[in-house]
Amino acid sequence: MEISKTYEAAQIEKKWYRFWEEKGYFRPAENSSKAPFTILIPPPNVTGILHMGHVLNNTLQDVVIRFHRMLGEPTLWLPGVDHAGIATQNMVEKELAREGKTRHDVGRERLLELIWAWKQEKGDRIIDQLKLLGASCDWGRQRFTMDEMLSRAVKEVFVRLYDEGLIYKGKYIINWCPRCVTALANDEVEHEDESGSLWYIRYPFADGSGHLVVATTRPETMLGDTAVAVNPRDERFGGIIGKEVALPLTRRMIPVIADEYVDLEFGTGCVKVTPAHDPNDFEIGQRHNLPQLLVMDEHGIMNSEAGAGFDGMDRYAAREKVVQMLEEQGLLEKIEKHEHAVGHCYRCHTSIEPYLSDQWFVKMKPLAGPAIDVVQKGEVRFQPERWTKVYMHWMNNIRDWCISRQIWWGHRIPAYYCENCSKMVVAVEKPQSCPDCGGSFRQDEDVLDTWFSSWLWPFSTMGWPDETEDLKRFLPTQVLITAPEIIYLWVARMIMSTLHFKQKIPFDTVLLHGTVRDDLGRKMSKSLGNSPDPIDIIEKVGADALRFSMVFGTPKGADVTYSDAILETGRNFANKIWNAFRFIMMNLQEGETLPAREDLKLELADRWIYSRLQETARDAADHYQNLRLNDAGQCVFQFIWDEFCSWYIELSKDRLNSGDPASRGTALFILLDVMQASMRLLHPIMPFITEEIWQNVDSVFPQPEEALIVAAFPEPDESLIDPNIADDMAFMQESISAVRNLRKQINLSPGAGISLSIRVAEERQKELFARYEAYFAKLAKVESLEVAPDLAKPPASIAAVVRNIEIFLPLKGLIDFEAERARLGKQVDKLQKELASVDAKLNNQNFVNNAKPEVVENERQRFAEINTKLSLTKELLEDLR
RNA sequence: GGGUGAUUAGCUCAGCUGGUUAGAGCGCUACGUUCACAUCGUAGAGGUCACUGGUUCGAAUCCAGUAUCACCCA
Repeated sequence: MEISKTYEAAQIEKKWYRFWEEKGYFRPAENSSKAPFTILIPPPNVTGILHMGHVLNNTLQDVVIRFHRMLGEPTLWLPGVDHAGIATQNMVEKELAREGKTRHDVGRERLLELIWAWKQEKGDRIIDQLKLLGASCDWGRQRFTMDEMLSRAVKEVFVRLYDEGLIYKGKYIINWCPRCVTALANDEVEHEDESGSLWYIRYPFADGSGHLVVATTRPETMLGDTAVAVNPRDERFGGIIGKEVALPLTRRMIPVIADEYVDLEFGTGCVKVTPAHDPNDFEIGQRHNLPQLLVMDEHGIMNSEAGAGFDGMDRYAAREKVVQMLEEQGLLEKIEKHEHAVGHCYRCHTSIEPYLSDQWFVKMKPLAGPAIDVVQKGEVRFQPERWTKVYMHWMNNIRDWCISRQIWWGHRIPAYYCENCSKMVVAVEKPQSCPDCGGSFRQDEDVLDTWFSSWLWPFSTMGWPDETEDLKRFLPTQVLITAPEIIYLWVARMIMSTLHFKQKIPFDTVLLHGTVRDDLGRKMSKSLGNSPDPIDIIEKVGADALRFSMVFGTPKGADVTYSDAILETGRNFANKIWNAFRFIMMNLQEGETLPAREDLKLELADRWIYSRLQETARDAADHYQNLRLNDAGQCVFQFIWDEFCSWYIELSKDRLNSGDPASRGTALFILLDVMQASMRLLHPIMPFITEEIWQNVDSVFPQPEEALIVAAFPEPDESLIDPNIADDMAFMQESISAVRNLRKQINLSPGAGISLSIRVAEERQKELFARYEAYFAKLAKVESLEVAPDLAKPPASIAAVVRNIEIFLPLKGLIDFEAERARLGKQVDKLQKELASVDAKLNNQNFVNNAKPEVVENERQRFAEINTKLSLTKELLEDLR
């Protein structure tokens, strides 16, 4: 059998993905007695292309889903994409802009046609990329938020909430992006600290009795001021409340009012109030019944209310002009540098404008209550647990959700207005005619926030409002795996909607993972250009290597620092596994029959590797189950590399070449068996290479299943876990390492054979060494081994102490006494320190009385062991003096 | 301003309910192309667990404070 010397991922990965998909393994198994296991994908944007964040997120999901599939549970990983309202519309508008057109030139109908065409042609690219990563989603159930099925759910939900009084329309100050010309939800605004200025402006009193000074970061909004506020507790300003000031640059008189909101410490203690352009001022305005004066339009351009001199001017130009005019009129007292947070549109990064407009809202308080309960009761759990606090904090301070967006791509709000009498009707279908006047209806122009469709994901994807089989079978789902940034945007809202409409939790566990950062610790972003293309990586090293590297370096809930260097871990591991496999297959003869399991002649190494395999299977299952995927990866990695490859395979070599067919057969059987079992353990993380190897092993060492992806995850057989075997083997390993160390002391060439004398302390040890002399021959090039309890130290030799035995390496030439003394001296120092610390504990009555008995017993044993080792080492050192 | 978290080897990070000889990967040093693998092997160096107090027989681990950094929210 020809097997290439290095692992080539590309072809192998394509082959197996196609195989899995064609065989339908991604679909949940139908005839299982076990409860289903379901994961909802956090739907990526239809415009999205795979980035490292997706790689992390989807790798984790795939690992979990594959593990559960191997447990024999019917697994469903439900995939889909969302329509990403603003982002998608922007893509197409950009294309239009290249032809010098705007969406208004082509009209609503045509724009939607263009977007659908774009979606058919270029959308969903990320789905193909997820397949390259190995994602085992049930693609037959792939959903899109704008699909008929999901759109129906959106409309239904809107109408129901409206009927329940939980959706309302109102004037409100909202975050507005003047470039996208739409409202943004609070969480679509990104706050960034900017260094700006604080302008101190004089507002003269109307009665000519001087002026007061207000401080503002946005002087242009003064044109919309309708009051000045001070804190009623502020003794400085007691006399001026109720007076009027003449608003500069305008002819308006505005009152000085008292409001608790005003911060005594900040600025001058006097605040200009602009209810139509600042959220806090909006609230002050409500309390004091102030007029709301809009001085800007939806593009951030000043309007006629701002005054003739400003009409038609951009907000920033207006700011300069306001400042300049104030200065000319001597009304500008001073300018200070000021650091403050400025909101930006999360799509286009334009500074957002607080803006007063008609919007639709969801009343959140009534929905939040039950969603708080289920988390408090532990029905829904966040992992890591600390995110529970974050969730609770938000839920307890929840605000109404602005769900209307002034764009065209999305679910159009199912509210209809009579053209004749303006009557409004909210309904799933457009009413034929107005029940009041018989007039015809036109639909609300706005569409819904994309999250208004995503928050229904747990049931809209399963066919709600119909009572479908899928809903009965898969809701509630089990684990949701996502990033903490969208706890509010998405996770919390899904909990609320699912409880409200299905009276069920959407999932019981939420695993929040970290962010992928570059090696300088920066978030990966397009603008920094520090985000590699995962597809390039997959082409270079394979999806398995990428997946393993990500999982290996990512503890539960932590950020991942990615650099190309981490890929080597996965790539090298894949290569290591590949070569272990290659070694086994090369040693297998054409048509060779293997012994039956019950005829195996097991020796120490065999029992040991089986014992370790059971422990590894147990630990790995535990880690996968607890979503500690890095630990799962770590423990399988360690087993395969450090135990199976470094020890078991090495020790098998002589047996494979020996004339003893029983020994050879046993070794071969176990090599194949451990190999196939290891592939099962690793499959969730590295699905491709493991399937390839497992299938190959299967052809000579038949397995009950037809494919690894649906093969059983190994059940640990506790009867094979034997601490005595482990201890004997560890003893051999320690001894072999000690010999290797001795060899290194005198720079023996690796090929040179040696003879060795070992002074043992127990008869049992003598047997052990005699029986497994071959291990020393193979792994330490020991050509002759003399073992006895009362063995005399060979005259010219260097020595090592392992546990309670002494190992002597006789030298042909002269010993470097100096070096040997230094080495042993260092040993003695180290042992003495250790012994002293244990001794101190044992002499401490408090310790002996208070510590758990097994801890004390353990210390006693350690004392004995260290003491023995120390005195033996001391003797050796004495000998050299 | 409010909240949450981080600080352990040169680098990136583990260390879950307090008792370990404090670990891993990469990097580093020495030697090595022995017939699975140099994407490798063997041996090794490297840490006052940010700082200061406290609780405890015992603290990297629990508590408080300080410093630095990060993220989220206003």
